[in-house]
Amino acid sequence: MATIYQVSELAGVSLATVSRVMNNNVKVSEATRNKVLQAMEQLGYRPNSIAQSLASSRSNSIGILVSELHGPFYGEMLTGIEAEFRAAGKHVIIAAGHSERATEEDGIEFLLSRNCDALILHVEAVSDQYLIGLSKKETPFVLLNRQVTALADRCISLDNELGGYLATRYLLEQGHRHIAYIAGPMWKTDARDRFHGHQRALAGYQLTAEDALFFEGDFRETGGSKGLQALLASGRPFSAVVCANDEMASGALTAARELGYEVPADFSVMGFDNVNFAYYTYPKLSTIDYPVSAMGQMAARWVLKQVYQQSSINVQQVFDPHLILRDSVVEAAVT
Amino acid sequence: MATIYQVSELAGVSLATVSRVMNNNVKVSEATRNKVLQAMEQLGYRPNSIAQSLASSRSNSIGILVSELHGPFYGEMLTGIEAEFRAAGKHVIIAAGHSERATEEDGIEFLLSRNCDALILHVEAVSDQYLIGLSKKETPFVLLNRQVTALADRCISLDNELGGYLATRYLLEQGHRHIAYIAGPMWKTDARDRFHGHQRALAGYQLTAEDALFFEGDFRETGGSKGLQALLASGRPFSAVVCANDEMASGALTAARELGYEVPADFSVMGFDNVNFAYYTYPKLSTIDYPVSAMGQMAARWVLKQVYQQSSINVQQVFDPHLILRDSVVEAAVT
DNA sequence: TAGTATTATGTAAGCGCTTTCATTTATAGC
DNA sequence: GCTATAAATGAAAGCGCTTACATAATACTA
Repeated sequence: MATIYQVSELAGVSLATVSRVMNNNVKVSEATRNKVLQAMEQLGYRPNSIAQSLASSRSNSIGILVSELHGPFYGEMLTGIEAEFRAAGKHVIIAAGHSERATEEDGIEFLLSRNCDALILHVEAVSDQYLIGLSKKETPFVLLNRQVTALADRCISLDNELGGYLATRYLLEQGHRHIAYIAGPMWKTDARDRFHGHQRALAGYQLTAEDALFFEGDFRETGGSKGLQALLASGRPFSAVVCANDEMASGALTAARELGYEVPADFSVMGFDNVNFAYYTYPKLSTIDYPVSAMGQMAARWVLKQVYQQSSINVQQVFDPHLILRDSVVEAAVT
Repeated sequence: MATIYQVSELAGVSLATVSRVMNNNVKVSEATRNKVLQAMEQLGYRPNSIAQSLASSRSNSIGILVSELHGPFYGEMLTGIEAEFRAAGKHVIIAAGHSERATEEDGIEFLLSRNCDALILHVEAVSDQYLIGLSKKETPFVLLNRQVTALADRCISLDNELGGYLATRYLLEQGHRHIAYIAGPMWKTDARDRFHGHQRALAGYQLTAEDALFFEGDFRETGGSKGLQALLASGRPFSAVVCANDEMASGALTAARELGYEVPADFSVMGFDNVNFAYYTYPKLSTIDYPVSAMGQMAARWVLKQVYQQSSINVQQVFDPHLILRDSVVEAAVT
């Protein structure tokens, strides 16, 4: 591989000049610039990004930590992030945290040791305290899908409360009055927020959530099926069930069918997230759209703006969810 | 951030010694090693991987090019790859090729310019010729899900023909004799191979594929629904349809329902890939498992073995698909 | 046209490591 | 105790760039 030195020799200029035409930040006369460009061309020169990084102490790489690399959710997120950075000539280094504290911290260490210019973190298990500590160090980071008050300016998140509200309000508008709820693990902020939205919507109709119609699931399919069984077993009638995510909604759908119920004839089911397979379920899931790809993109922009000084970029930090109407929710039967 | 120099000072040894204890490749006496370790600890020293790379001309990073970052397929693949490399202290740089020639070549250029030690490529649009040319350059690469005869030792792939065979043979064993086929784009090798397997299975029963029962789809959901409509419109009776991937199978399922048919009562549907959502369709899709995560892992191992000299590692280059039986296929009704 | 302000280019010192080669220190043999 | 050999450590030259600073070339002013 040709080095900058050989280019400079062939072009008959100094190293520094070659560097300057590459980086395009200092004026170089047209004539020399052309000589250099031609020499580069001729040698098939490609700058060594490692050397560039070392000399400039900027690695042009951004570390991404997500819980998983598979699954419908993170893929979308990564897509948004990669596209944005690729266009900017930055590259992403990816690690998975598996929602476990130790693995997440490890992953962050790993990325840090890779000299990332910035980090985009989708972490669930790590404590707020840890993140605040991390914010004292020199590597900037932005948090996706997490709200830490002390770090508000680095958070990009969805208004989960609003999502929960929208889901339930729609059900109420459709005439449902007995609405069951299958929640996510309540230690997770998003699970709690979604449920709070649900409560607020109910309150708007002078209703309150009933204990018998509440089930705390695990955000996974089995949580949804178990939840539905429990709800049914409670004996409390309901005409709709809102699930705190699509996985659980899908589980509920399957369980319903297996127990001889028909959705939406016997009761409606509402999901949350609008993951790719929500479209493939039967009936197709009505749900709340989580603009995860756009949010990933925005996280990337945050980095471009804050770390790479692209000041013209606008960053939106809070995103609004919205309703996706498909087939799993219908009007309540008149009583 | 502390540098190796400060560590050496604090420990009262030379740079070289510190480097040696870090890399653990040259003998250092217990006593000095401990002094160094302690100094590192005390300074919170973390080696600068960029500097290491520059000095050793190994970046410890592997470039991954996949078609998409989202979607059920690539996520699994990346999971397998990342896990393996992370454990080995290597990191992955990811780019998306979007199944377009220019973007794929671009992505490869991009990764190359990032000084990757090796590349793992899942490319579809780039020509064999291009890849052969690439193999002449110094950066080694391995191909996932693609067979190039001249590059056989760098290919990790699924026996698609066998998968196609297994799918149809099972249907035949279940008594089906009129089997429709919705193929992928026939310019793609995997689509062709799967179809050839289908033909071989038929041949085993003295049957041949009928033109009227063949439809060339696009590997996407709509291809499946269009395909099913076309098949139905042909008037040729069939009791089963095999789809060259799960997306199309899902489209077929939806179309069937919308046209008033019931799967599997009216006809069986077989998918291919066993993507995550195959489990969420209704009825749950019988399909052919594509061990994509394992194959990703194996690609990573190939790199570890060939590039990082971990000679004890075993690499499997061809993977076998196998049947996943769920609800969308049943025995043929007796005639 | 000399003198000064600009602009273009060159020089060289790092960036934080690895690694070769030279040197010092320990170990063994007699 | 002295030399021969092996083991541990140090000195220093890069790796391929960027960038502050110095210098040379050019443009502008009066």
